[in-house]
Amino acid sequence: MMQDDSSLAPLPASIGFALRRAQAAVGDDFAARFNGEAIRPGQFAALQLIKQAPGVRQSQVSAALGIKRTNLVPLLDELEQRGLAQRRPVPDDRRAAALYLTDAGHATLARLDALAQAHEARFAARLGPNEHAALLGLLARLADPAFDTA
Amino acid sequence: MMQDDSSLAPLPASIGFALRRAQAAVGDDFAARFNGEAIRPGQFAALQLIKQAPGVRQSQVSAALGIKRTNLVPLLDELEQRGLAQRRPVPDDRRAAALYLTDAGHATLARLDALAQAHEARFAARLGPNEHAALLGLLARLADPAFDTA
DNA sequence: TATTGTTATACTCTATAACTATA
DNA sequence: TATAGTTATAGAGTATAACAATA
Repeated sequence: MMQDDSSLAPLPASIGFALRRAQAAVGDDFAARFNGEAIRPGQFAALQLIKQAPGVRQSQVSAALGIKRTNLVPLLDELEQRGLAQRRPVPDDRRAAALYLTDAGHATLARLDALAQAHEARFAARLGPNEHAALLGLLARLADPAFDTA
Repeated sequence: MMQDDSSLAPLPASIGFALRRAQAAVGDDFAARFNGEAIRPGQFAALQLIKQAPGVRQSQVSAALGIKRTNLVPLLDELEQRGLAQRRPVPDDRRAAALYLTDAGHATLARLDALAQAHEARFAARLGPNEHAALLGLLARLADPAFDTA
């Protein structure tokens, strides 16, 4: 038997909790649309970044994505094993690896970009264009490193 | 030597990525303020919920927090072991467990609520009261289950 | 038959420390 | 000395399957 579920007033206005619930909804939609592609959000973002800046170094990608460079290693290993991206040596700095998409990577990313666009459009439509833009602006201000987190 | 870091234009406007970065910033501030309390966000939210609805069932709490009831079990085990919350039998339904705060739980939560208030105020101040409220409204609309995620 | 709480388990994401080879 | 990439490892958070007790 179904219990009355109206219960339980929401938690006191909390940015953290509101972000969590929103991200769950957005993440669920992402997963539903990318179902069958076997690409996770971090991998998709890495592919986008590499396409946009061919030859980018791993440390730049990890900084841009907000993940530790140590955790980027297996992510790239998988993209490389699947033939979507490549690591190439950098003549100027033999410690570094420069990242490039393969032809297959470009083709795959084109397909994924279409999925992502539909995903984004779903929520843009839900909010309307003005509020969609406003939301992105507000979220960027939350993440603005101009304020120290200490 | 520090590399020019201005590089790498941001990813194409993406709600998912913007949420991720915002949540990282907010989560970092939460962690900094709750440092030494050894309370994670989920535990804190559970304590708030139990205080607000004494006698609430585990399944209600897990639904309200958006976590599986299976994952609530160890979370509550820890709160109970630390003497902050209690599971009590429900006369009407001998399968269920009703949740209550202990006196220590109330005292601890009062202290934590003050920390959380300062945490929330930090970001409210960063946005201003109108935009803070607007953000909470927009995030709630993203999470609104009135739209199916399929 | 369905629900409540539980156990066991696995997968992903994240974090730290330590290593190598270069700079 | 510091940096780029790497390895190993540990900790959270989350997911599914299956079970006992009860409804």
